[in-house]
Amino acid sequence: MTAPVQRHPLAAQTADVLLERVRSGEWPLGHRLPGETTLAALLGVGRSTLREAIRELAGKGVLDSRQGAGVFVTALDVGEDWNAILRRASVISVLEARIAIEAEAAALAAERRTPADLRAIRRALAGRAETGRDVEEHVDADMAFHRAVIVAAHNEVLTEMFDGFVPRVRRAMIDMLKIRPLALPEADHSAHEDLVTAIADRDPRAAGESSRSHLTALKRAFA
Amino acid sequence: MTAPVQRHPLAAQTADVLLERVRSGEWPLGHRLPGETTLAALLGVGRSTLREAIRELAGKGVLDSRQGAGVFVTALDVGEDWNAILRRASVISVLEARIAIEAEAAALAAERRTPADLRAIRRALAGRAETGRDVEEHVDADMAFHRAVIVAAHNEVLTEMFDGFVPRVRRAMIDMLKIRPLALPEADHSAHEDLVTAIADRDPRAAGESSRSHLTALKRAFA
DNA sequence: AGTTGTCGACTTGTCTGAGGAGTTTACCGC
DNA sequence: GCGGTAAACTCCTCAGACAAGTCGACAACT
Repeated sequence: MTAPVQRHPLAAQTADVLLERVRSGEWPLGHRLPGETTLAALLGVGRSTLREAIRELAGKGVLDSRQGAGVFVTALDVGEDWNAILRRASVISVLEARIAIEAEAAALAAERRTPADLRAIRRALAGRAETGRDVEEHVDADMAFHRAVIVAAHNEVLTEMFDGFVPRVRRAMIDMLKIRPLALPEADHSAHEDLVTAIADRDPRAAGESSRSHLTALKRAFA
Repeated sequence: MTAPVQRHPLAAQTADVLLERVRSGEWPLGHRLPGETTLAALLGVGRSTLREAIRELAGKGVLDSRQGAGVFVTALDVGEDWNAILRRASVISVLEARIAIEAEAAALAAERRTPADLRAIRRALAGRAETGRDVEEHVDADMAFHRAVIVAAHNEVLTEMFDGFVPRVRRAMIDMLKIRPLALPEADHSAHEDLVTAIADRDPRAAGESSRSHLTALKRAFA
């Protein structure tokens, strides 16, 4: 399975080879790679091609080239490309991850919410209710509401994760709603109100369950 | 301010300009950029320089070039450094996020586990029980067990998230256990056995609760 | 001896020009 | 209108040349 077809351009293949060698420890962290002309001849590619491969890895933070000095290893592995993972993952997978963090965040929000958090959540809920038939506008307002809940959990990691999901989920929800609009907008709205009530009442269990059941219903719409 | 002591090479400057334009919405998500020759002339740089800039952004996941078709925008912003976020986040925050995804994953694993998954989980549990007094060894075996559970959920996003947590949590757990060893190793082990039993019985609720209560106890040890 | 200045070898940076390979589009015959 | 072909367009790769920067060796000076 090492040869998924030579669909990859030569420069990309070269970048893969280079990354593999870096990862294998052939050139230790901070060490200098052979010169471009040498390395190009060694790999059997042109210098421009090799340079593009180096650039690609430089963009990923693995290599760093300094004019006159050489190319140096700055990391032994590529920092995972979060966007790429989400892009190729199924919507269902992303939604499941969203359920996980959002249910937990809702419970934490019920414990930690400040009066200011609560005001922000209620404002977002009102904004959600005001949206009209425009699908994009509605989805954006919905996302803003859910984000307000997560912010109230006062956990930076959960917030960052949610922000990472937004672009992917937003696109999918817009496409889905354009094809199949909500059957019961009122029920959808009251589910959100229940969540706000649980958070206002400082009831972590109810908040978590409310969030979970709501999102699970959403997940079913995609299945 | 950020007046870089080191002058950026032209290709890096070009990459910055391109990223700025993408961010400003000049070329929307999924849209095609002007051709290389056009764009190079427009920016006042040579083609190879522009190509290296494109490669750099391609490495960051912002652009994607397809031979014969053109260069396309695949993300409006560069994926934030996940590791950096985790590094500055508190251990408690990371643990809460871990609880979120792991409880969800445990429930999903109870539904989706294959016989092979179950065998792998049991093998990891046995390996966990065999470890001796060496703290690092024990933590690594523990992580391997928890990862086996998450893999059984068959959700790539959840797995990747857990892998992102591992370095941070591993370090913290090792430091903690060296200062304050587990009071009741037997209770800890039986909690893990309960989780395996729930997954084997295909009981999502029990699996989720077992995972949650176990990790919540761990979280309290850090508070 | 220690310091400084200069030179030269080597490195990456940039540009140009030429084809090759793949994709898209427009045109033509039907 | 429809299908197939060809042209135009795109990125891909290579080769060569020169500029610009870095570093070490070595001579000159203090």
